Amino acid sequence: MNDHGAKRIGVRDVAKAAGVSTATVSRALSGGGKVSGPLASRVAEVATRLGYVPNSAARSLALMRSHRIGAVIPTIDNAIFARGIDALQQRIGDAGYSLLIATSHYDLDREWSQVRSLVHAGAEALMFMGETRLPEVYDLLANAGIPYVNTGVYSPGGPHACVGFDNVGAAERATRYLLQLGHRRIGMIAGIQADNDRAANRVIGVRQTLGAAGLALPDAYLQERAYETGAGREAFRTLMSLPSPPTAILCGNDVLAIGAILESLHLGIAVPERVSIIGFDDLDLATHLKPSLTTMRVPTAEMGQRAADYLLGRLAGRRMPDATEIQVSLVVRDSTGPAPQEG
Amino acid sequence: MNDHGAKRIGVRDVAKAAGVSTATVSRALSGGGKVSGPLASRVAEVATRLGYVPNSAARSLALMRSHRIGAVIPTIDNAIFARGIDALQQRIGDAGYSLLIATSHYDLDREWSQVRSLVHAGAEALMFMGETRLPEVYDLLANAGIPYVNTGVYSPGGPHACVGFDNVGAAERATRYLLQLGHRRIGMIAGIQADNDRAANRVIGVRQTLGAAGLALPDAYLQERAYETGAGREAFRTLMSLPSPPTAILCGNDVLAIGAILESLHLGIAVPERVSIIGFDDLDLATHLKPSLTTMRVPTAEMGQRAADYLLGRLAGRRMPDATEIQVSLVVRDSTGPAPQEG
DNA sequence: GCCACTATTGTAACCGGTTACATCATGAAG
DNA sequence: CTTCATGATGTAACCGGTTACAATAGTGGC
Repeated sequence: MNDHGAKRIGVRDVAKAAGVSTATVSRALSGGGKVSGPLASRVAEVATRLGYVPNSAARSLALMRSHRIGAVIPTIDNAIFARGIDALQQRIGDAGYSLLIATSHYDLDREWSQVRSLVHAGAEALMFMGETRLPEVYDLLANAGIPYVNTGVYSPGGPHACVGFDNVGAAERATRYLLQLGHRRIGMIAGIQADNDRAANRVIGVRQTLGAAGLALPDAYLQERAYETGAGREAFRTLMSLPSPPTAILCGNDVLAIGAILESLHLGIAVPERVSIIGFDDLDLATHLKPSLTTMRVPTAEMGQRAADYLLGRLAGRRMPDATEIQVSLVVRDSTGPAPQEG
Repeated sequence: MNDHGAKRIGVRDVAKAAGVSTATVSRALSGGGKVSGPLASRVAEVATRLGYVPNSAARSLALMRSHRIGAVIPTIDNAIFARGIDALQQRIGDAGYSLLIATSHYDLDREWSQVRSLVHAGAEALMFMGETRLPEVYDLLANAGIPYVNTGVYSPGGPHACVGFDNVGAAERATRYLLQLGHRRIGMIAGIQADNDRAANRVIGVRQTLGAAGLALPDAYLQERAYETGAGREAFRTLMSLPSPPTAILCGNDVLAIGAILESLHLGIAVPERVSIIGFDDLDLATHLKPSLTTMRVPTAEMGQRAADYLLGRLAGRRMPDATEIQVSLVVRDSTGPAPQEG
């Protein structure tokens, strides 16, 4: 049955059928306890009998609340984003909000247009990944008074609310670990840095740490690749076929690291005996690989929850801390080991 | 700036500032060409200068259209669902619809409550995964006249619209392939069948094919596990430690198959020499594993697009085919081979 | 010059819940 | 018995775009 056929029934219909006023119907169904018990249940009964579904647009208009929160992520088709969104969705869902999703596919212009769509669609608050975006986006949100939070980054004192961690510092920690293991020729397979602050900051972290140790990250040692297992494989092959290949490779994310590990199997290169591999994110798969993957664990689900809490708090009119730090930790598994002796 | 401070500006404000009526503003901005060129652009200019963002609730109420489509999936945190949603989102986004997402976590009651939420939130159409759900769900949608489509299943002539493929038939094909390779002891690592028609139908397909070949699927050969790589590993270990282990294992999905392959590496069991493994879905990772995974390819992105097309068509008032079949194909890679000779 | 017709813009009703305010009933206190 | 407080319910204005209908101006034909 289409809308064309049956006329949708509204409060007025329910009111008439129950012999009460629209105000009573509204009050009875919103359950504020302003209606006497028996009447309230009679109204509720009539409403369900008629199959009454309140019109959300009218409700939103009258309340001046849409109860919708938007999320803009590069792509849903990626474990690490998906897990955070999943957590966010559950949290806001429990609070009576629904989730609007949009994807930018790592394109700032597309992101800008998606943000406009979400705002036009009535999103009351927004969640983002990272913090690099067109100034128009931030301007619009500021003008419209829409709370938002950047996740996966931690910039206390910055102009934007954030829930995440210091990507530079985390990459530094991972690099230091490799240095401690005695590695001196350290390569990196990074995500695409353009328009991606997280990928770029991880490169900076590696570079800084190597620099402080008197080492460098030569151009050939830095392979920048798209977020795909196949790209990780290809980058690993490239690095290992250099005249003087690295003895350790730090990957900007686990998808690339998984690609590197799998390619090591295909090439028959022993990990970690000949080369150590370290990832970033700690995807589920990291534990299960052989060798299992040493990686920087990012508690994505917690990040999604905290982001949700921040936005819900702001929407409830509460003052919220503008920067929330999420603890990342290095999970040492089997893909890293001491640097091989020069032979 | 919060809503509390600044009063949001509306058509009336823009109208006043531009010295025209609200009707003209509305017409100028919706671009129906009903307003003279110069006036239209002046209004548009004033609107942007004031930072006017139309109130979506008022718009929806007046138009009686929310331009929102909902999707209910088991979990976002899963490559195979995510890819379909990604495609759906893009398609409906291009058509001016936004996407509301809800997750059921494989719980029918939770699904039912999520559906109610989506309908209350104004979803004009819904996309589902599979077709097993509480009758209340279908009743509500029928009463409310909300179009919906089940994906991942193909039931022509059934009561529900669907975009997908025949899971029984696909599992049969995969099983026949193993039989052709000479396997007679064939085990299965299935997804949880309860409330999951796809998982259950794949088991049926395997069982039927084995039955037709005069073989059986003993209880011990059927391992039912949650959708997790670790569960796949554990199931593989269980199967291979049977007194008479299978020479081929068909997995209900690639996540389980990947677990099986990885566990074979850990146990040092040669694949496919000692045991063949076959998956279902063709995740990105399937190509990259060593050995690469033979699997049934499901074009999830296409499924999402077709589902979007169906819903958009229905919303546009068009009559749409109630069942769309998506072609699945067996992709033979390195994880399957001839049955080992009995020794 | 006048009429018919079209193009453009304005006025105000409408979409459907919500809620401020008014009304009325009940009961307790004086 | 009156008065006031409390609680329950009804009336109708309101939220902010949209659009039917009205009004007005402009154009071409006779």
